[in-house]
Amino acid sequence: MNDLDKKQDAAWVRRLLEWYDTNKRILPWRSSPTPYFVWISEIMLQQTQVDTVIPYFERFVQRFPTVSELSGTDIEDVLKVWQGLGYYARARNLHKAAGVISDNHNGIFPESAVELQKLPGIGEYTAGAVASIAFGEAVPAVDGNCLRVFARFWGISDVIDEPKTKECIRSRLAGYVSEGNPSGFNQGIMELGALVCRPTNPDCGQCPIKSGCMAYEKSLTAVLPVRKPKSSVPHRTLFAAVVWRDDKVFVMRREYDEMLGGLWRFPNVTVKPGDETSESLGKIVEEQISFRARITGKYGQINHAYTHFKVSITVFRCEFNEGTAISSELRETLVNVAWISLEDVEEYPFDKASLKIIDLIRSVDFS
DNA sequence: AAGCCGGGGTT
DNA sequence: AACCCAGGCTT
Repeated sequence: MNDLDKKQDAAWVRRLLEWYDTNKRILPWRSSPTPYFVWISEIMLQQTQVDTVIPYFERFVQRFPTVSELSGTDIEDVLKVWQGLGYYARARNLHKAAGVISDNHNGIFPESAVELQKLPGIGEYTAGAVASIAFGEAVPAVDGNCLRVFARFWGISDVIDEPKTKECIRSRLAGYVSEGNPSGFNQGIMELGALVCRPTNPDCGQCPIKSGCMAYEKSLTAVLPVRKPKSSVPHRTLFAAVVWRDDKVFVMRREYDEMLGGLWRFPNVTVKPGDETSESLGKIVEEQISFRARITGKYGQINHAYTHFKVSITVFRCEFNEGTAISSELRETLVNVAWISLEDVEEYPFDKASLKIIDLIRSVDFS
């Protein structure tokens, strides 16, 4: 059976397309699926749920309506709009890719999945999504939803995280992508995964393709897909210093090649278990801020969970020692440090943990 | 192939 | 608290 016969035979594809046409949600990037809108939305939707993305998308395209306006913007302004959305490499790659499109493609989007995947931040999934939704190319777009839907539909019990399993599903799916409506095909699968074929408690009664679904027929929706067990996340203890000089606090910007690159933070130090004394805070003064300060109090503690570890941060109040010179090494990195008042916080992109510290400062100083 | 990268919603 | 999410990049 060749691909054409397969597509004609696949009644589930027709039912999926009909279901999507009737049940799709109204979303900001669907009203006008221009390459730029589709691209921005697909990057934001990586590992991030629709409801979280909507307000960020609205703000982003209002602030940066076109590729050229995005490429002509300072990365720090892009990060500021991205603040709180997470996975900040996405914002840095978005900005980088906008530069590539402006400089190497005359400002015109590459139109094929193969060309799109050459841009920074665009992998196999996103290339397929943009190519199919914005340009009508009949290629699959295999994301987490899609893997779950077809592990169930085809009764695949191989571990879903394995690249081999993903490639098996992707190539098999390539034989079914609707030539007439690849956009509806891919979005229909993802919408089905989000609304009906959910991770837990799938609503099989409403599923347009339950007929022919292996998991539904054999009552395996609770077992499929099979996932690789995840390793536990370690816990770290940190001390942070909020150093005041008159009515301003000292902050520093992370390098772009480190975690949370480009985002601002307070000086901090990792504390080894059993060494949780305020002496550790002295190391911050010596090694990071390169000027003298003295501890004048303790604000309290905040907790934060990252992807691969958790932190507890004890926050100390400090005061700049007047009369001590700012060292030469600090002066050299002056673009990466600043004294700011709490009112100016809005102008700097901070990570979530730092924002929690700022909330803590405000609540303590207020009382 | 495995590890790294945020944050929020759901159960 | 564990699991999941419209993944991609680095090693």
